[in-house]
Amino acid sequence: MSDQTEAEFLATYDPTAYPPTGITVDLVLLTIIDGNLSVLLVKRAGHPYKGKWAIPGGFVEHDEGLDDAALRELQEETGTELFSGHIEQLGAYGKPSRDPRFRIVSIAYVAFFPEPGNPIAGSDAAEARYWPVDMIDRDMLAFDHGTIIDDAIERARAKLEYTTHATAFLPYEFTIGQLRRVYETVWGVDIEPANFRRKVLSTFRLEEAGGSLGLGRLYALPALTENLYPPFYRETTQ
Amino acid sequence: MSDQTEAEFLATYDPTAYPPTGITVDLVLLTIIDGNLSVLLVKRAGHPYKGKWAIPGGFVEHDEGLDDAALRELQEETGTELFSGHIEQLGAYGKPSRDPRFRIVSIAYVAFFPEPGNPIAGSDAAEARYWPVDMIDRDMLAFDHGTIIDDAIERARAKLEYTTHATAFLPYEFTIGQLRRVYETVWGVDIEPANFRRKVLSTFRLEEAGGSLGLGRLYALPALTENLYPPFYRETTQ
DNA sequence: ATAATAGTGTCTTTTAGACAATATCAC
DNA sequence: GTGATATTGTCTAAAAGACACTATTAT
Repeated sequence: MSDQTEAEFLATYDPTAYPPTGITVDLVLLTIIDGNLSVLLVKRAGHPYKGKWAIPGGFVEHDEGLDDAALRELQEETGTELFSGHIEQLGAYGKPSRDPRFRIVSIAYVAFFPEPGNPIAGSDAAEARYWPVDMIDRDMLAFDHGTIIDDAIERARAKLEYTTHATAFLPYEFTIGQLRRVYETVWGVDIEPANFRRKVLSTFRLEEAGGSLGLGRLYALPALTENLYPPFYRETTQ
Repeated sequence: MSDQTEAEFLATYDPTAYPPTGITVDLVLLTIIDGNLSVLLVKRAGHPYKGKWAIPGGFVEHDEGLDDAALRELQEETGTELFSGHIEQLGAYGKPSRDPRFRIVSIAYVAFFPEPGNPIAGSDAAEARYWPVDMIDRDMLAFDHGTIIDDAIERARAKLEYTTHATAFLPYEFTIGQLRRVYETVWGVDIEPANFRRKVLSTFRLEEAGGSLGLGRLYALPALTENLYPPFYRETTQ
């Protein structure tokens, strides 16, 4: 049995003979609120981990793709019909003991998006709020969500280095100063404005949006306009 | 139902009421053979996709972590007790239609390791061989394995840029020239030997192993020796 | 000895970073 | 006007890249 191929295994596999396994998607929703990188957490109303905070998520429907489930959850949690941000798959978390009730494998996603107008995300009666990541203590979190959040933040920091996804934290039109503050917030560093400006203008291929906000001129990522409409922007595989 | 929280959902969720979902791990085993980046494929003996080639994989045992399942499969496929290479999680693939029989979510892993002595990996009766990635046609592959392989190669190319995992394609001791050829093979470019040497010596923190191979001196990654023993090297989460 | 690769030296180009100076806007 | 931020300019330091040259080894 241990050295048979997948083909042989599948041919003889009886799904109903195995204990059930659940598949969920969990979302690390990252945004910058008042200059703090923040993540949306939902307070658990029931056991297990009653009273602890969890990242939002839910089961994947039986005929639903993983990305589709993540986008559905995203819409439910942020209450936005049109999501103007970036979402990508973070990874699968499947330690057998991660849920005390039965085996659940979670596919985690991480999303970046602009500061939401309403402080509390849509959703329902359960308490939900954005937490600055610096204020989150591992003991307050349910399941392995501390690990998932840590991985998501690390992913975010890495992605800003070699993509233009920092713009996902901002509205479609933004100033170079706003973009610099995104980097400073996520990376926790100070960046020299003059050098940052030159670097961004030479690598991001921004187009001038015409107007200005405060002191700075407004720019936009050309590609972003194409991603305003469902099925949104995806770089992950289903 | 669509706006209840995960907590509420789980509390009322009856696992047996849903159609079964299978969890597999699939492995993209990458190595360099005769100067070609190659991937291990297994010819499928049964339906579906009978006669097509698939990456090796298998079901995750019910009490087994994802990484553990991947390492078990790795050992079965490569036949090595001690794996001297690098393995990391690639991502989850869960399009509902990806397996025609029933819903299977696959957690894909990608591994880099030195050219194996025996051309055909251990395993069993099924035909298995390493294919140069340039010779792989999408039509010869089963399931969505073409997509998974493409993603794995992209991951490999990206990882060489900002990690030392290129050394995973080589034995513990290697020359700078061998390491350069890894980069040239995976990236499909020519690299200037003099500049490459300086770059690697200034960033990899290699230690001289003492001997020489052919023309070049032998070097080794200091950290690698710690990773010779189970549970091997892991950077992925469970 | 010859050919091929390893390794060193040196120069040029590019990029990153520090910092002064000016411009513009909110108040 | 004052203070803060944006923007441009300029200089220095570091990194990347091109390429000549020497050293070593397999044949």
